Amino acid sequence: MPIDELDGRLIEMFTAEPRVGVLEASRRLGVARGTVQARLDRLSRDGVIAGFGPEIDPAALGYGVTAFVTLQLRQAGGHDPVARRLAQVPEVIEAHTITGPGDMLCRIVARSNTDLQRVIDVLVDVAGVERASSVISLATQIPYRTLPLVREAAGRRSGPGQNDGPPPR
Amino acid sequence: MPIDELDGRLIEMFTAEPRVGVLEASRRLGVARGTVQARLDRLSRDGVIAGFGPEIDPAALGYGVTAFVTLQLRQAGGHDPVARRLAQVPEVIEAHTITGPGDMLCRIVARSNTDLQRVIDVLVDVAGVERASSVISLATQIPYRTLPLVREAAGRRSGPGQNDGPPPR
DNA sequence: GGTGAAAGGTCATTAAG
DNA sequence: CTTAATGACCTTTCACC
Repeated sequence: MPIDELDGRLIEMFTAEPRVGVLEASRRLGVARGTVQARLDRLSRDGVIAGFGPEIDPAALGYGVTAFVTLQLRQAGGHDPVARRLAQVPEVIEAHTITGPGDMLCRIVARSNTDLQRVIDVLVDVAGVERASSVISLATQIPYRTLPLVREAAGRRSGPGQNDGPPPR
Repeated sequence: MPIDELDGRLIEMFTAEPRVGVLEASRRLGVARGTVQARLDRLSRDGVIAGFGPEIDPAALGYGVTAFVTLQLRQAGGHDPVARRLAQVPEVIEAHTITGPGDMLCRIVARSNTDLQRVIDVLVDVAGVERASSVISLATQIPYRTLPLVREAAGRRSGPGQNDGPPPR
């Protein structure tokens, strides 16, 4: 149901070489151009492909320090007001409500360790935040990736016989 | 300052509407199209724009559960061998070496809470991993974003933010 | 600024579930 | 009968020189 093997190869190709156009992709995959377009449309419509925007590297912008901050919130007030305030801070790159002793997990970036202290202070000053404990990312062992997932998802076929022939070479 | 205000608006535009071409972008920004192309080339060369690949949503692929797992490793062996093994697991979306009591922080996804248990078991079974403690993401309050950072780096304000510190320039 | 080359749209046809 | 793939047409638009 989610995606089939052709979708997987399509995503793989566009991830590896975003510059290839629809026409070139159709040639390489051995399918019609309209097919590729239809697949891309469907993947976009279903939300599998969220977008084609440029991926920005915070480090290249000068924000070389990444940290993960776990916030404990005051019971009263809920998460949303805090999240709204966190959203005002550019250095907060991501925020999740989580299980466990912490209430929220934020990914933040900073220009330096000194700057990181400033950012953390900003978070602590946010109304509703009771405590913050942070860990610094020393190295990114595995950068954010989804390709293995795509291959996994494309490998499992929900129904029998979606494909009509041997894979083109 | 790695990027200027024009770069910022350029990135902003391509993030909002990746479909706009160089020509259309130059028209909207009121600059020559060669300028836009040169800027894009420079941003790509400098690594600010890492790529234009499609953004895949794991949830749309059926991996609706996200968790953050902190691993404690055995002192002997180091991080890299563990990272290499983690990289073999498709559900491991990201991995960082971190400071603090934990040694590595991984972002993982799973098809369900039951499936999550399976994935965690896989991680614990990785040679060199001593302990794993995980928190589940209940809600994504702030999805991964870089635009506010771009605006900040470009010297612009993103909104009614609490910005202290000396303004650049 | 001009030009070759795609993208994007529509359509009729064919095949398969 | 509904969905999908295909090849063909077309016009607009872009990227490169």
